[in-house]
Amino acid sequence: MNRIRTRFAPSPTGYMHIGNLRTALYAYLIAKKDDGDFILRVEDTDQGRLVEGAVDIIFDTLKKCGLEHDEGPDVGGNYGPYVQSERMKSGIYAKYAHMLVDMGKAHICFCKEEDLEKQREEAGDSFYFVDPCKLLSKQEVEERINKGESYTIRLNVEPEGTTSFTDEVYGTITVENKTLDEMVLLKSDGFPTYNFANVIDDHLMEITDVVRGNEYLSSTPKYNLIYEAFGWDIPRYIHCPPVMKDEHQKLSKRNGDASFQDLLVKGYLPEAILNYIALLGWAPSEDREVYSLKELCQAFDVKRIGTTGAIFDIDKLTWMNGVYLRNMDIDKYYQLVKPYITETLGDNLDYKLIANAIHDRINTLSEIKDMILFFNKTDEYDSSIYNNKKAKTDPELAKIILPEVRNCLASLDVWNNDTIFTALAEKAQQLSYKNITMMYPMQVALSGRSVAPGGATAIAEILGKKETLSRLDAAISRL
RNA sequence: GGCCUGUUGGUGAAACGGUUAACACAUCGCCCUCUCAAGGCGACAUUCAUGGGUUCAAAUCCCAUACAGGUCACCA
Repeated sequence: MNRIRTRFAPSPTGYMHIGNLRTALYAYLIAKKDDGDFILRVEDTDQGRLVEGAVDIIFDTLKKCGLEHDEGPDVGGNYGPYVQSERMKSGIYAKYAHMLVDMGKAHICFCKEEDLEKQREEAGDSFYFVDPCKLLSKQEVEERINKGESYTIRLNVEPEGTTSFTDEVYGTITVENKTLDEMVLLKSDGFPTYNFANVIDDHLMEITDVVRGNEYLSSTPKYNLIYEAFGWDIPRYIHCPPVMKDEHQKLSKRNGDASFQDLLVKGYLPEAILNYIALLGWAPSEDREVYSLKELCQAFDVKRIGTTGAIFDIDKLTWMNGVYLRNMDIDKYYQLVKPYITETLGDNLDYKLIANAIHDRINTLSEIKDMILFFNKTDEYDSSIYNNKKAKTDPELAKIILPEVRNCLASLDVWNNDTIFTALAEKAQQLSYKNITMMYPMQVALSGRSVAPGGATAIAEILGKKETLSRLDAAISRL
C-alpha cells in the first residue's frame, strides 16, 4: 500500500473558521494515523478574492494547533506552504491543460463570459451549454489565437452515460453525465480554475486521500473526468459533513461565527478546541471524549465520520475547555493563568494562591478577570446579601458574627489557610455555630459578594492579615 | 427547477435485524461542602421526520411523502 498523503487546501479569503479547521484536522489525522504525510497547499487562483494576511492566519492557526505539515518550499529553514500562484509561474497548469487539448480531451473556447451569462439568463433552468467552439477547425482556432483573441480551455464531456465514484463517508454516488458541464480548466487570464489546479496538484503531489467539505460532493464526478482524461489514478475521497451554526446555516465568517482566533481571545485552549471539533461529525468507537492530538491520531477512523451536519455547541466546548484546565499539569496551569491574574491585580498578591482558588471554577481563561476583581477592592454591595438560607445568616446576625471573626483573626500569628480555618472553626464551636455561619458573613465582608472563589479562609490568606482586618472593620462599620 | 446528500432528545452522538435506544454537554433534583464550583448520585426520547411495506422481529432493509442542506460560474 502506498504511503498515505493528505493535504489541506484552503483558499486565503479570510480568517479560519471552525469548519475549515476541522477539515484540516481530519486530513491531518488520516495521514498521521498511518504515519503518512500532511501537506498544506494554498489555493489562490482567484486573484479577485485574495485577502491580505489570510495565509498568515491559516499558517499561524495550524501551527498553534500542532497541525504541522510535512513538506513545502524552503522558508528560512522551515517548510512553507505550497502556493498555487507561485507554482503557476512555471506554467505547469497551462501545460497540462494544453496537453489535454492535444489529446483531444479538451478544447479551446472563445466564448465570452458575458455571452454565456446572457444565454443562461434567457434559458433559465433548462440551460444546457453546447459549446460552438468545439466545432471550430484546428486552423481556425490557431488563427484566432494568433490574432490575440482571449480563450479558455474547456474539458470535453460526452453527455451519454453515467459516472460514479465511491466516497469513504457517503458511499457510492452516481450521476448522469449530461448533468456535468464542460468546465473551464484554464481561465482567460491564464490562471487555472480551482477545480483544475486542484486535480493537477493533487496528482503531482501524490495525494492519496482527498479530504474536503461535502459541498464538493456534487462536483467530484467532474474532477474524476479530468483524472480519467489523463489516465491518472483517482484518489480516495473523504467528504466531511458541514459544521453548522444552527439548524439551517453553516458556520460562516460573515455572521462573526466562531473562528479559531475568536475562540482563543475568548479564553479557549487550542487543545480543547481541537478535541471538541474532532467530535463534530466523528465519533470514537469507545465511550470517551477527551483525546489529545496524539490519541486522536490513534483513535481516528474514517469509517466513523458521520454524514449529517453538526451544530457547533459553545457550551460543550466550554465544558471541555474546563476539563483541560483542570487536568493540566499544575505548573503549566500556573504559567497559563498568571498573566490573566497579574493583568487585573498587579503583582502584589500571590498569584499561585489565586490560581488555586479559581482552579475548579473556571472553564475559560476570560472568566478569570471578573472572578478575581474583588481582590483589588470590595464590590459595592447591599447588606441584604448577608441573608443566606444555607448559612442561616442575615444582616443582624452578621453584626454579631463579624466582630467575633475579626477578634479571632486579629490574635493569629501564623497566617495561612489552615491556621485561619482552624481558629475560626474552634471559635464557631465555642459559640455553637456551624462553620458556615462564621464563614459566609466573612466571605461577604472580604469580597462584597455572595459568591466568591476559594472560600472565605482562602480569600483571607490571599489578602493577608492587614487587608483582611481592614475589610472586616469596614464591613462592620457599614452594618 | 434538475441532480446529489441527509433526517435518532435542546446539542454532539452510539446502535450496524432481536438492548430497558449507550454515553457526553445543557437542564432539573439530591449528596458532599466555608459560598460558588469541582466531584458523586439520580431524573430527562413508550421512541428513532411521516406514511406504507419486507420480516417471527425494523431506529436499523425497501418504497413513497415531508422537511433540510449542497450543487448546477472563466468562486473556491
